[in-house]
Amino acid sequence: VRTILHADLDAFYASVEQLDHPEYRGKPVVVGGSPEGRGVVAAASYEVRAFGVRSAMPMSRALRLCPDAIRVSPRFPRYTELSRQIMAIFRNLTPLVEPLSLDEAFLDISGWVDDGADALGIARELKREVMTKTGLVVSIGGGTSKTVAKVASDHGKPDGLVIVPPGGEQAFLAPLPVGRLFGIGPKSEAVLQKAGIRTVNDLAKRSIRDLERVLGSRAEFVHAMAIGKDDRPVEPAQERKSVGAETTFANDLPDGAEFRRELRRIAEEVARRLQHGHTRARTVALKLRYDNFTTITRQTSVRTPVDSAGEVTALAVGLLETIVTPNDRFRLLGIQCSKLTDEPAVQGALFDAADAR
DNA sequence: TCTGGGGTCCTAGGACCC
DNA sequence: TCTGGGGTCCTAGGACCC
Repeated sequence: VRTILHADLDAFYASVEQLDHPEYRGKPVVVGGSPEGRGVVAAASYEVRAFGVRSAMPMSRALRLCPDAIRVSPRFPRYTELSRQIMAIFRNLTPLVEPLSLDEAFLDISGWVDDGADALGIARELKREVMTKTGLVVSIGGGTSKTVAKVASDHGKPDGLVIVPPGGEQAFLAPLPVGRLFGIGPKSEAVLQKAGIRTVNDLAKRSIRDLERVLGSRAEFVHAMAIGKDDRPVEPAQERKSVGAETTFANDLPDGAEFRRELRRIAEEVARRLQHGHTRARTVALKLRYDNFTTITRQTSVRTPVDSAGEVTALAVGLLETIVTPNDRFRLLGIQCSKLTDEPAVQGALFDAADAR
């Protein structure tokens, strides 16, 4: 039987701001873009959550709920730096660390537990070390699978520490609403509700055949999760499959000089990151969101992978010109590169690059 | 109330090949 | 004149996660 921990920093970006700015401590802090720039909340301190402010909420609404909130623009380089420190603490315990984002990771500590260590003691020590070395609070959940560990860390927040003993999985999960399971979002929750399924226990009681009508091919996996079965391994090395950048404009923009400058800027950003990762892309996608919020993507693939701003811009402009009409106004513009490869560009590159221009 | 930005994975339809 | 089936690749859209 495995022992997996899920570690999750509490209100990460907001906590970092309170750490670096002592005057923000104990105060309502929201991290995110400005309301004028149509920003949303990326992180909310516990003080501001008391006002009903939540992640992903429009900043304009957050500031209406809590007019005294301190709004801070995100500082991703700083969050990345602290994330590296925290992941290093985890890796010092075991190489089996799978980061899910800057502030979250799974750790497989089965080896330590087999040798007689107890999960609770290890988790306490990790929490203490993260606090001592970074000043940040991490919540930890533990159990025999990723599902149980993740739900457990969420369960104890803030400053949580919940270890579910082997055999206790189903009892722990049963009373929870289905939306707490990984992969069950608002849409799935709504269709499950319609089928009379509200809790994880309701899920566990249904047959897979039954669930297939509602969840399609995901039924088997979701049912297994609900009864505490989940043998997905902790996988330390995850390779990136796409690189993209996008911008929402403060004001809707028609295609024109300013729009093309933004397109070039986004292409430069994507190209910079491709080059930094020593990778090239065979597919380039253009993403557009109209003023009415409908979103479309158009993609194209080339034989010879690209990694320069010029090539990416040319491909994106080619896509843009097949769809844009003079009356269109856009709120968002983005570029995604996929089909990544580390093949160097050779020979035929000359053709594709010439075609693109 | 007016909706970010970084990603992953899945599905469905069509082109194309044998 | 009408027309199979399997496989692969590509594109577009959407659900979901933090």
